[in-house]
Amino acid sequence: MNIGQAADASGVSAKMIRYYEQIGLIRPPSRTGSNYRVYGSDEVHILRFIRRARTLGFSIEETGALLALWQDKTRASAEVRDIASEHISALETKIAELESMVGTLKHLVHCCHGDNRPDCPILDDLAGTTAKSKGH
Amino acid sequence: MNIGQAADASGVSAKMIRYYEQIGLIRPPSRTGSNYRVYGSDEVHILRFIRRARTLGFSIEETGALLALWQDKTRASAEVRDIASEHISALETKIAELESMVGTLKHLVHCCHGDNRPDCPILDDLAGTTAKSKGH
DNA sequence: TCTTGACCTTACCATGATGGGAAGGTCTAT
DNA sequence: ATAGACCTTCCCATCATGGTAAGGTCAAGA
Repeated sequence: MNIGQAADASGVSAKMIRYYEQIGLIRPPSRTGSNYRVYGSDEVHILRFIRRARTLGFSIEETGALLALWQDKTRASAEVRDIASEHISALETKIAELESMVGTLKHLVHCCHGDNRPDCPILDDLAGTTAKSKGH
Repeated sequence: MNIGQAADASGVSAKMIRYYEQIGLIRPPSRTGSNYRVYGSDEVHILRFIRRARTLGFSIEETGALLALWQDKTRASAEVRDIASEHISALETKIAELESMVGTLKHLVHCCHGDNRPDCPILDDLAGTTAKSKGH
């Protein structure tokens, strides 16, 4: 299987497959006489694993750790759960930050009359000319 | 005022002030005879505006647009509200994505016994060996 | 006055994950 | 034999920020 076919089969772009190889996330595959990379179903399986982990928001580093655990027959599932739990916490922190931004912005938009008057509470807030626009 | 003092006064690092100047977000300030950048309260005010917009998750490009509107005395507040509203939508989309990830991960962690057994539903899901782990 | 340390300048490199493109080699079907 | 679809490596760009190095400047104290 060539890299393009492996890309189609795994959902990981050829570009990224080469990149994952370059950074050591996956092992260099064997090559044909004309230097083409050759992949088998094992490699495709690994690439699918990586894609799924990335889709769930794991960083490449975390993905590498999960991959190592996946391939380690003696691993304890507790390790995996720890990685996942920490990742959940990080995601929830990020969500809370975004929700805080949205809350502030919604408040500002709500206060904005949105017509042709040049007066604008949103800009006033950004400029810091209003006294505590939150908590009115 | 030197760049370090402007940084302290605005909360924007000296590094970023130079960067904002370089990309044209802010105007090059005047210089002393020894080529030091000189800032006044107007510039600090602008930098604070930028910092606040960045804190609210506006990209530098959006921040530039808001800045232009802020400095345009004839602007309509509706334009500002449109930028903010679009930004809220983008943030909410991002939040939904993250929440979806968290939901899946929580389910997986919940299914994981987390002991020393090598069997692990989280890895099984990543590997795609389980039939639809979601919606059990 | 000289020195020291804290500041300033520019220029380059790095991040993380991905895409784009160029220049050149290879394979397959016509 | 040739066209076109693939492959190879190498370099560049993103976005916002931090770091570092080499060199110039300024203020305060000995």
